[in-house]
Amino acid sequence: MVEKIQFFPLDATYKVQDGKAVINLYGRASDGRQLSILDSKFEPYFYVIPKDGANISDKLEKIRVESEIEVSFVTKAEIVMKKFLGKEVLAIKVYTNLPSSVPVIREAIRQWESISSIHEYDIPFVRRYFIDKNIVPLVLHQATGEFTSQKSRSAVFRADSIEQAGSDTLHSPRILAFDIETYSPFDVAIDAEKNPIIMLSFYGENFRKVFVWKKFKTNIDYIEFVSSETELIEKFKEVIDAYKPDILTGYFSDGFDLPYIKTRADKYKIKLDIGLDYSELRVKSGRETTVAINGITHLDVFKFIKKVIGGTLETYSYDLNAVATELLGEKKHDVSLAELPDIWDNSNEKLERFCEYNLHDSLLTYNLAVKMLPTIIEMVKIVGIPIYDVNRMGFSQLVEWYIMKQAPQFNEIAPNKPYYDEVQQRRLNTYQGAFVYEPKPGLYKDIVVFDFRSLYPTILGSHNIGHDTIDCKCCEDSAKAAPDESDRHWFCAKRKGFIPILIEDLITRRMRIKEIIKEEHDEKFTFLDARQNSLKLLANSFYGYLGFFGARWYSIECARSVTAWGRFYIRKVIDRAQKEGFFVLYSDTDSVFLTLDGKSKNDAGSFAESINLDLPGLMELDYEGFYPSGIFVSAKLGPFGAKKKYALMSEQGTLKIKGFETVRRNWSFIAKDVQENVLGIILRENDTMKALEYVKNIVSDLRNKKVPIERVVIHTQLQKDILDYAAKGPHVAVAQRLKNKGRDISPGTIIKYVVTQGNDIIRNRSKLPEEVREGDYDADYYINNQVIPAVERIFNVLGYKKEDLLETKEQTKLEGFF
DNA sequence: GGCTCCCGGGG
DNA sequence: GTGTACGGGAGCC
Repeated sequence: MVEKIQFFPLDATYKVQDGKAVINLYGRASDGRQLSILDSKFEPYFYVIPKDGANISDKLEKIRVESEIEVSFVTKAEIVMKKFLGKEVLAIKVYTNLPSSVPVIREAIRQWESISSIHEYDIPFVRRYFIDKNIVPLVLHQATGEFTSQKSRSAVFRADSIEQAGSDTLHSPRILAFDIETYSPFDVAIDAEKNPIIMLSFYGENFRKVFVWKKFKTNIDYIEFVSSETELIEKFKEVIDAYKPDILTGYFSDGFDLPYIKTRADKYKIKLDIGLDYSELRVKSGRETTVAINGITHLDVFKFIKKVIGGTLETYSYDLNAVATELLGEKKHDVSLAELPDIWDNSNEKLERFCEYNLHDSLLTYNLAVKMLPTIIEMVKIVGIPIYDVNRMGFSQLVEWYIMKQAPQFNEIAPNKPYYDEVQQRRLNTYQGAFVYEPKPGLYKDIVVFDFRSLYPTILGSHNIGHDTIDCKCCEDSAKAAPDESDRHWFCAKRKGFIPILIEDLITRRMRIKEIIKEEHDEKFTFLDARQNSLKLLANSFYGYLGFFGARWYSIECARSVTAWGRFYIRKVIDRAQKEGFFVLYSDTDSVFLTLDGKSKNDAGSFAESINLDLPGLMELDYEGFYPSGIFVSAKLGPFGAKKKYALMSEQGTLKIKGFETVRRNWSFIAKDVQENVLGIILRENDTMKALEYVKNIVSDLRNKKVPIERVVIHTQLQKDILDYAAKGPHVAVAQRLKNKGRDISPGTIIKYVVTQGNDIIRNRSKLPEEVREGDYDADYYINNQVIPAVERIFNVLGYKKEDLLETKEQTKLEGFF
């Protein structure tokens, strides 16, 4: 019976049936069921551009390659008019019997004299399907066809046609988060072959569970005892089968949890056939391991956060604790995992806390997935490929697939990926980057900051920079307009290029959304905000993509022109500001820091307005903010200011700190604290003497041993095996002693140490915090190597030297300072 | 100062 | 799966 069903596609696979590829689209039906939709009406193909329009279709149609496993042949060769980098070309669209035939046929015809080039032979079949059929994952679609019986965990529907059905989006997919704990001694590398999984937790909507295979007394209802590790793995399968998630999520589950589970399952010969089609979970190891399940989207939140939003986070580390703290305001439970193996062996009664810890990690992962979802969904909708892929792509890939998705609508054939030699060649191409106006170190008042809104994207659009517009015959006259004398290129003034159209579309879509957000601040805000942010992230990545050696649409000339125009505009702003009597303090790439120098904030406003009158297209100089005070610090001890080392205070009194190494873990707490407090006193209270006194007090506290040991602990990670260190720093020496005591120390271990008093060299005086009694730290070391370096440059700017910081109230001359 | 190596995350 | 990886800091000469 032919019927229509509506569903939200999540992902797809294909399989070969009766010598033909059948797409299996997985999705959630609008009535809530999980669905598999079969579509056998899509054929694999690629493009050939013949030399001088030679008609080789007949010859192509005869190609047939036989191997032991399968036969590859061309089913059809159509002549089509396409464009390649803007130029009209005659091309042949070559259809093959199977997706896997494409590379085979391509190889067979590669050397043909009559062929100029071959294209789009390396597009994964499923992705080709999403692009060509214009299916946007997560958006409501309608399929016409009929249900069929087939072995599957979901209903199966054979479709004759599929089309989009409005703009409804699957905003609340069913998410299931999970996490495992393993028996892993902390001082050796994690070994899945050797050590079992001992706990497994799940967290979902109205669902929480921890499985553990040792018993103990507990009142916690979500803990369930199982008899063995094999039963625990069976539970893993059962829970997923029963919960029916759209998304299974973990934290670093691509690299850890799922491969680990797979290794253990293999050991016991348990089939992890959790795919909706009963296929097994697929672990693909390579440079980066990935794990996929047919019909269930595996989301590794860690990977998404690191690749896509990491740049916007404060945190330096992407471990679950740091990320959850920043994004959710919640930490991991504080248990000592290093003790778990011993507790597992000897003290069952202490396992309850670890089960709670295990569940909490799943909870954090779940909440992170929910928090990331709007951004992920919008990225998926913009780029047009499934969550699974978006999750694993970096920016250049996202840009590339966005262009790939748009290309057919412009009738463009995609350029090929560069071969090894070409990549090597491209890597050598460097070019001049942004303009930086170095600040003179100092304390400044009344700072106004302007920046160009999306500088590089707007330059790309406004100057029509692209492969199909560069050095066009029709606009040779405008060559003199190029801002860079050494590298003069011009761009067509008559017709808009492919890349500029795409980028202006992204920019204007974003502007429209921002307008809507301004007007109606409703429940849609989260999604609209995520969408404008995704559009921004994507637009900002185009310039980098053009200069990226692996790009299909690579153009070093275009990338160079973008930075050249960038330098041109920022210099123009600087010149005009100086002419109008502002003091230019600092400028980098797209921003300018001025001081009012007697002028008013209004003057600054009208300055920006006048600049904007002269800017082309979508370019715009924005007022970023006003800061009553700010300090610019020298990065090196010399006459030059640091590029990006400054702190600003807003009118509300909050500090904006850039470039100070406050967050590095190899600084002690005391040093980090002192730095922050000094900046605060100077900028908020404008009281240098108070800051000076504050530092002197800390110095004297250190001398008088009033500082608790925990505040002088230094953390350093061991990067390699102890024996491999040529230069034995303090952390290496401490690690060596730990090893001598019988602890197996391996690379990656974080060594905590305190430098204690004595006359020996530093590494011999570095001890574990627990070995050090209160007051036994080396005050001079912490004063001279931690606290003073953290604030020295700040005080240099204010005209004080190191010596001034060290003078205490009691003593004006210092003994033993060298 | 450049070039190479290795790590990240997870337990 | 019609594929393939990155970027930054530390260490080394």
